[in-house]
Amino acid sequence: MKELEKTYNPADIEERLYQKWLDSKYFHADAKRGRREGKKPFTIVMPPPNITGQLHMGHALDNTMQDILIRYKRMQGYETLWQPGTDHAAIATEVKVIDKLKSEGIDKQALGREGFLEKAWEWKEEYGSRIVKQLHKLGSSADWDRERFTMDEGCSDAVLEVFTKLYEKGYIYKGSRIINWCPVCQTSISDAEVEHEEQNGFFWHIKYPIVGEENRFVEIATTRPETMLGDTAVAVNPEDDRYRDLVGKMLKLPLTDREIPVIADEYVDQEFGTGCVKITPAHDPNDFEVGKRHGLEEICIMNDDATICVPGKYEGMDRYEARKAIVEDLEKLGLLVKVVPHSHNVGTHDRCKTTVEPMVKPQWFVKMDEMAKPAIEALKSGRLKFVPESFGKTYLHWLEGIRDWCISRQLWWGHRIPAYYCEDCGEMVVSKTAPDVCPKCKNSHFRQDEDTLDTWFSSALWPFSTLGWPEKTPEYEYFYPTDVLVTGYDIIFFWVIRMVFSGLEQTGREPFHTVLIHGLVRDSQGRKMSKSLGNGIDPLEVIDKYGADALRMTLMTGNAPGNDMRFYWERVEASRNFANKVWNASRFIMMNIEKAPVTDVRLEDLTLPDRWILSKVNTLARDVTDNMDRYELGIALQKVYDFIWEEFCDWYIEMVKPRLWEDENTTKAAALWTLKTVLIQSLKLLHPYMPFITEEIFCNLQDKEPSIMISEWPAYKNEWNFADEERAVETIKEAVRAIRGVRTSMNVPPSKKAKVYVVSEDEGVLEIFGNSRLFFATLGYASEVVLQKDKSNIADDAVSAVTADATIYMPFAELVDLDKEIERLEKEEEKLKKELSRSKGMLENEKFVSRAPEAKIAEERAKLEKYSQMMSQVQERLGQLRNM
RNA sequence: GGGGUCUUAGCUCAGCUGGGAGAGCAUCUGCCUUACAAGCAGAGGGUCAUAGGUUCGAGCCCUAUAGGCCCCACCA
Repeated sequence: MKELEKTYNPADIEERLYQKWLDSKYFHADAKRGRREGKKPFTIVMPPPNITGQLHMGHALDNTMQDILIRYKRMQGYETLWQPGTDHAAIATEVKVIDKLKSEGIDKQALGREGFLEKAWEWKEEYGSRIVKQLHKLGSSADWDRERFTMDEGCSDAVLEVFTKLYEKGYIYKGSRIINWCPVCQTSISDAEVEHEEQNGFFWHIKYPIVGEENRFVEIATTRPETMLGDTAVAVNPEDDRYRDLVGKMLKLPLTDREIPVIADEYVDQEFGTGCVKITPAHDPNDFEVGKRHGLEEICIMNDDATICVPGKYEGMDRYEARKAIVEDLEKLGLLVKVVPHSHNVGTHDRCKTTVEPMVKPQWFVKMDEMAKPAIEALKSGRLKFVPESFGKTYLHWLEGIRDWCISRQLWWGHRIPAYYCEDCGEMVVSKTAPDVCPKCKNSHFRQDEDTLDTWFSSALWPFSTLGWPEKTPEYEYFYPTDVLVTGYDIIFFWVIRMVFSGLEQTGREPFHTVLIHGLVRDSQGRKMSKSLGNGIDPLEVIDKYGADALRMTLMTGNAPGNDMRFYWERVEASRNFANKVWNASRFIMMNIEKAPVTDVRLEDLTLPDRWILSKVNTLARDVTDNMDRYELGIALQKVYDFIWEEFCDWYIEMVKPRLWEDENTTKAAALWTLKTVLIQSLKLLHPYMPFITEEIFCNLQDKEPSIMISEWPAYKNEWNFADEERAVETIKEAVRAIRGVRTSMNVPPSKKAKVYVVSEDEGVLEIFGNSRLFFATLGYASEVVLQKDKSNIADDAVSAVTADATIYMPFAELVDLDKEIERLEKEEEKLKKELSRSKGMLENEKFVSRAPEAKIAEERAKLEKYSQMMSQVQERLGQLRNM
């Protein structure tokens, strides 16, 4: 055993202990070992951080929660696998690499696909492990030996397997559909990547002349006038009497030489706008549908960078430039009726905030309707559940309205789509590798599809691709399905849902049974931490200043599933203070053990407070385990905190001190044994939250076990249940609190000891005080403790305190302030009056007595009796004082 | 437009299946008591948003209202 420093210094131990854990392979999960030893598996897959990422508070929270669950289960004897890895993050990385190249004066296109990918891999090698190293600092006990990458060989194989299977099944198809196009990133994006944001814009009312009718027009209203270049019809509602005669007529499309028909379609809302809608099938999702119904032509009016491609005046203009020019021209022609301010929702790309342009392009899609069904069923049947449950509704709502998933991206960094086109006849073949000959024309020249897959396509497979699927590896067989998925509510749509339907489709099983959702870590003002605001707090800075344990504790205290939290440095300090408290309590215990080594003690040899605290820590273990099993991690931590600080430090250690001071005390051995035992139990319960400090103390405290992280989780022991002793110590504590209260209110300093009389007619109560004399005297600042059945021999002017079981008297040498004493007792009387009337009220309520459960009524009767007794004591004492 | 969620002590938040309102920080009063002043002992502070309802009993369940936040959505 080694002497501990006076204050806890996390920097001294964290790195050393983490290295020890790594060297000892404690994080390593082994399917064979698990099988051989008959252990149950417990698996969590880590949401793979982007290789572009740096550790932020969100990661810190997410990974702390996972680490807590993993460490807990590991101690419970499960073969635990925390599967780590990183995500290639297609577009995010591609953008970073392009930027880096740009700074070196290199152009992506000039470099070419192969050259670019080489640079991207270099980038990955250089920065990809940065965030992993940062996760080490947190204390994450993930199985780093199994670290994976979404673009490594295995994961890429899984992608090919899934893509080809889904294609054969008809669940993946290529088609020209209207998709969301980002003109800046120059790629398609999925619906989930579009953020709607309310923007203030205008409603331009424009007249389209009716062909063959002089001075007759149709007035339409639009928020995007530039799209008129692609109009192929104007639609009205078939029920709209105003325009019934127009249907079938032709309109002259201004600024062009085209004529377009007026059609009738129910999509049009008569109440909205003018009731006439210009239809641009190539640039609006609704119009696209209308166009399909009416066989309208789709005229694409924009290039990939959102400049106009229609030949003529506007060609080459940016979409907003064109808008301005077109409005001006319409006005000149007298066709602009009015401009009305109008706020509407605009879709933007979540990554670059560019306004998305709907475009018709050939893209690859995953057909969702069939695959959504089992995913919905998984939740409804209870095989999949969210914590908190309310997020299940979000999940269902999204799945029930799901549309096909656009998975192709016009990027280079990612999994390239395994579709091959015959150079001669154009035949398309989908296959894991390039085909040898064309099945149609027997030629052998192919080019592969240029597009890559949405980054979420590969992360959707993460729970099984990392375990070796599609091979039936021992890891896959043993660890899959995984158990809990821990993530923020912000990626339920992107990731959780896609993992569920992919898992069900590919493996026939839900990839996990529970999704534990956490909220966002915000700044102290409740704002989202962001780079642009510069209000982010770097977790590494917190670790440097206060230690990983303090950071972890800060993130977990008072944290309820799904709720956002705010970050305060004050809270980190509070956590650090707790760590220091644990450290010093341990130091105290170790100092005493040093002087007199701990020997084995029989439970019969334990004294009252020993049994009390043992019983308390026993119940604590049960409660904490219950809370952990229900994912109530914040509550579990609160209970451990309260126990250690209040019960163990403030009460038990104080109770035990006098026994340790007396060399000849026969119960010293019992005290030392209890101190050590309860400390070890507490450390174990705390370990998942604060792994470093608990390990350091554990290893200094004993030398039988090499590490707390592989020690056994405290289970409830029947032989440690001492209900009578718990009640007895509560009696003493109440008396001590009463004495302290009275002394404070009378301004008696602790240094001034007093003789304490305990008066009770109950012999059992007197016996409890008799057994507790030693520590009761210390805690109650008593020079002497006298027990008696009545108040004979007690000075009339003694100060008194009434508790449920006894009345305490303290004669002070000086005259006490009589009025103050009366005032204090009157306050007490008032309190009791309230309690009595509440209790009486309930018991006099016939309905309560007849309908409430028996136990509740008995409980209330006992209270009534207790308060009545206290009341009579208080009143008796008051009468006495008033007569003086 | 639909859905979700929140409103609890000065501040930030807990509160499990309904059974006498909790923590941290802040405030006030004493204490350097041989583990810890990053500490110890006390104290003050809440009509649990509002109005109804269910119940013997509601912070918790139901309905409505007000306000805040979030998500989804194709009204041009």
